[in-house]
Amino acid sequence: MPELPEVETVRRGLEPVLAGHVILHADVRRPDLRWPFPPGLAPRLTGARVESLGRRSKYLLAGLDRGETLIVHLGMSGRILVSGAQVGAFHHPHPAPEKHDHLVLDLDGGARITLNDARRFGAVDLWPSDAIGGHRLLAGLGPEPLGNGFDAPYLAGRMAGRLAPVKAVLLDQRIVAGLGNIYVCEALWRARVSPLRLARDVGPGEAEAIVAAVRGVLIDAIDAGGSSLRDYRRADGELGYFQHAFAVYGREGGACPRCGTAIARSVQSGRSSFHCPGCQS
DNA sequence: CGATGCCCCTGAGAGC
DNA sequence: TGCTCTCAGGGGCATC
Repeated sequence: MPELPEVETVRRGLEPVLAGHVILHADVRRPDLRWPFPPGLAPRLTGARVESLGRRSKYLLAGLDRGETLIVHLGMSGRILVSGAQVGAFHHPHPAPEKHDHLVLDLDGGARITLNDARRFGAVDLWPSDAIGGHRLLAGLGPEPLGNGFDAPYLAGRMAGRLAPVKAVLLDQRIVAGLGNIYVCEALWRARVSPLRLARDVGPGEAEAIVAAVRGVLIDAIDAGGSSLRDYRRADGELGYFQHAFAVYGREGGACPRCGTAIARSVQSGRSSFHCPGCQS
């Protein structure tokens, strides 16, 4: 599943295909993903013009001319593919429908957008654009990690007194919105802080290092087109390549690129953590 | 309130 | 080949 860099990469690939175009036909192939689709999804999309394509945390937000915004979350296995349009140097013909294609939008000009999500942890909703921040899935989100609201004093304040490991705090979308398992592991490695450390024991200098590392790793990953593991692909079907730059994620037993110590794997709140016991403390 | 587990679901890969 | 088991970019919700 896509974390912030993957969602941002999808957004950038999709924006020129969607923005300014009219949805001629919406094929809603099942009634729900994680939650039921909003009532009348197909008719509410049909004939609408997409005015903008934005992103908040891991949510894609397509602003429609009817005053509603289409909200899409990709969950763990969601993919969005474009066909029938010129994407970069390539022309993608419409492929045969695949298993787990749940929502298919045909646009004026011939492009087709297909949402595929095998595990169905994703979400689709429609909500009034002028109240988008009040949507139940968006209302509690913390600041964007690449925005001005995420800085060292803020993070230090949110970590103060907290008994949870620093990794759990960074994964908490109410504290900072858009990080997931990969980029938290990678950022903590860059900051030389162990994911096992309790948040209340992280000092101000380390908070500064974590903020810088989070920003740096997200920017590097976006520059690389995200990370392609398993399901994820860019909107144009190409693979991102940041996975080749992982220092620790998925590298248990491998040599730390900084000090050579073997990378360790642990389990925190049911998910794998990777860190270097040699240079992260 | 804060912390922790469970659960939703399918598919890929490993081991036998 | 086929079974069983583990694991996977998320996150809401119940429970202590």
